[in-house]
Amino acid sequence: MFPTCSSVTQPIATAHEPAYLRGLNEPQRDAVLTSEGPVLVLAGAGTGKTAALTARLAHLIATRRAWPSEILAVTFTNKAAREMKERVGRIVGDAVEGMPWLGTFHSVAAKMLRRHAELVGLQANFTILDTDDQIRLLKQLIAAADIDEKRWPARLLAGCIDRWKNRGWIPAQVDAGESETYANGKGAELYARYQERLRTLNACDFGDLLLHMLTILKTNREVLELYQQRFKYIMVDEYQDTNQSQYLWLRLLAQERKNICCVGDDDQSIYSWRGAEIANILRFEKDFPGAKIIRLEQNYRSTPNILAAASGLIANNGGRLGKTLWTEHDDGEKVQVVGVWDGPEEARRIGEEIEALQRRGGHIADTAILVRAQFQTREFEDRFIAIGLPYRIVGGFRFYERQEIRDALAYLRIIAQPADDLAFERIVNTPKRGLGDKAVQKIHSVARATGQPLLAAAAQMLDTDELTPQARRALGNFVGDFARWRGKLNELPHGELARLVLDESGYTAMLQADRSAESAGRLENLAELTRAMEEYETLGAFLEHVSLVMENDAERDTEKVTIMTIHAAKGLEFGTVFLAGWEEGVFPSQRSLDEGGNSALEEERRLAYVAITRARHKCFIFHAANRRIYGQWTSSIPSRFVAELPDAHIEQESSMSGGESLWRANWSERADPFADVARGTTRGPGWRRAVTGGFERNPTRIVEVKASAVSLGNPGRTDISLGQRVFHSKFGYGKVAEIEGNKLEIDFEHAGRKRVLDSFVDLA
DNA sequence: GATACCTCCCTTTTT
DNA sequence: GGGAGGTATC
Repeated sequence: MFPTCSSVTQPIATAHEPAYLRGLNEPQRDAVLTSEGPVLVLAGAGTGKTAALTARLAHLIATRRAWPSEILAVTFTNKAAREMKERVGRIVGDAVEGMPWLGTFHSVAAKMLRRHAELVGLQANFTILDTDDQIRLLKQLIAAADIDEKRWPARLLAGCIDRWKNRGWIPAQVDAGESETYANGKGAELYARYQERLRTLNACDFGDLLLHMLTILKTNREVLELYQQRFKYIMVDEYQDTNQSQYLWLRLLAQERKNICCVGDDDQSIYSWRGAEIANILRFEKDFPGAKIIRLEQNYRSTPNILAAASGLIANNGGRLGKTLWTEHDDGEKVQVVGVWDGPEEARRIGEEIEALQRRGGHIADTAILVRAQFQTREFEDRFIAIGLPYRIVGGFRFYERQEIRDALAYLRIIAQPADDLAFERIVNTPKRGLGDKAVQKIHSVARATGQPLLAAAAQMLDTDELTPQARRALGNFVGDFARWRGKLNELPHGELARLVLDESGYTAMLQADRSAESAGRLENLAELTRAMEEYETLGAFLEHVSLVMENDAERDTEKVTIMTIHAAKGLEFGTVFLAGWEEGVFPSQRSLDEGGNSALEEERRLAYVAITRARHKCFIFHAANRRIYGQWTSSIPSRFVAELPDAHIEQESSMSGGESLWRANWSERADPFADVARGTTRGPGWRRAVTGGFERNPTRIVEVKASAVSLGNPGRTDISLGQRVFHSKFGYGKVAEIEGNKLEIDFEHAGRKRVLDSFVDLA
């Protein structure tokens, strides 16, 4: 009744065709029906990847190739996992509930690890630490090792450890060279101590979820075979984002049956900085001999102009697997490239475009402004508040990262797991109960001496006279509270219990007493937390949810413009997209380039590709000639990516008095317009308008300016001399006080002394 | 123990 | 420019 895998290349629609194949194109069907053996689905942006992936799952289940519980399906984000679950559920109904192994890498790994925790020295109820806990723990270890935390910040060490874990390295595998990256070679040793501490805390961090499982699979044959047998089929979403340890984990699991299907797009690999190895997808065929490669190239999202612009841009990257996106859509409008004077003007122009769109009846909820870095959002926020344009900024602080939520969770964690010392430290004196550093230190030393968790040591100290009477009394209440609360764990619904804990601990009272602006919001957040808890069976289940699913409750329904980073926009689409800040230094990010050279540049270019391909109908690209970065006005030149866009598919516009793209003129003057940029000089401020007025002299900076691409190869105008009266469209009339190549220092009659490019002034 | 100043540094971010 | 974190001071 169902097509078998031998019929895959002839996807002829028959009357018996299962519903899940309807509406799929040929390559998509191929991806669905090629169930056996390794398959790599190269899915370009907007090519119906999720549709194919979910149909494939449905196919495996509907044709009884596997029970839902025999399929491992991993994604990176909870959102992707949820979406897949929903869509599969729509096709196969309740069977999706039996898919315990559909989830994020981390949630699946955590689930496995809880079953085999003892093999790596943990108990099944281990705590999953967040970055905050991790940093606090590392700080302690750094101090204990007598390392100056100022010179060698805990964050740096956390970054190293994370990197090592991403690569699948246990402490013994960190070589001397890598170890050198922290505190002159102490890195590996601290990593080892950190792992020891985690074990005594019965805790692990995110990287450990995968690394521990990897260790278990490598060293324990029975466990490996158990999972190799169980998972008849493996599916991986966003394969280009996998790191080394995820890759090794997958390879071990797939070794036996080899039914692994990875979906991804090498052109959308934008997470190398958090360990993703684009090489994983590039060498798939080598890793899995006999792999079938299927390309999804028909794009259902964007207009040909948008696709052509994106394709032209990404063609500048080397070492791609290569795809040719095409679409049946009509041409649509060209990509509009707009040059503006400065950041505020960029925000103003985009605001106007959005208002115009609104007047034409467009939905602003279907509109997004995408930026390279979070700091760029501010300009838009300011502007949109001023004109009353509703917006939402995605990213920033997430619910579970807020201080009050973390505090509340710390209380709950101790109830669930009395050995959670990090949680203990966090709230032992929050709210203040007279247990300061001194007292905590004493508890620490007793705990260390007796090999107990802090809470147990504290309980023991109530009978000794090591603490001052008042500290002892406070600690007695504290310890007693927890004993009482834990006793109620099975009596009260845990949402109820949480409310009780917050009240009895004095936490609520502390916030109520706080007159600051945020305290009301914090109380609300706590109320929301206790409400959210009620949806979970047990306190443990809730805490697991919290540590793995740091969800961002975005209210997408309202009519608001979305402002977010390109990274955050991956996987989304909008009718109209504004890409802001396409300037050298900002995008591509100078910092990225400095650190990663050409491969970083290529990743930035992929990011640009992702950005453009978010748009369905209309895509604007903005670049400003001046931008304030870290409070300094900086002159900038358009991103090289602007020049890489194919002319036939873009339309240029400049609001600057220089008229026709002054920047492009600058490009053509030099064989390699980026030579200076590559040297990292774009950060040097071109000219500065001191906010409080007056131009500040700074010789070293002026030297930097000379090296910047704007001034080089541009001798300046010959019709301007010192003392000349000139007119500037923004600053009005003034007199030339100094000439430096093509830059002028002008005393403006109203605006004071400014530095401007000579091309922006007219003789008065 | 709380507040006030000072200094530093400034991507992207999921789990 | 500005947030965060640390130190100094009361």
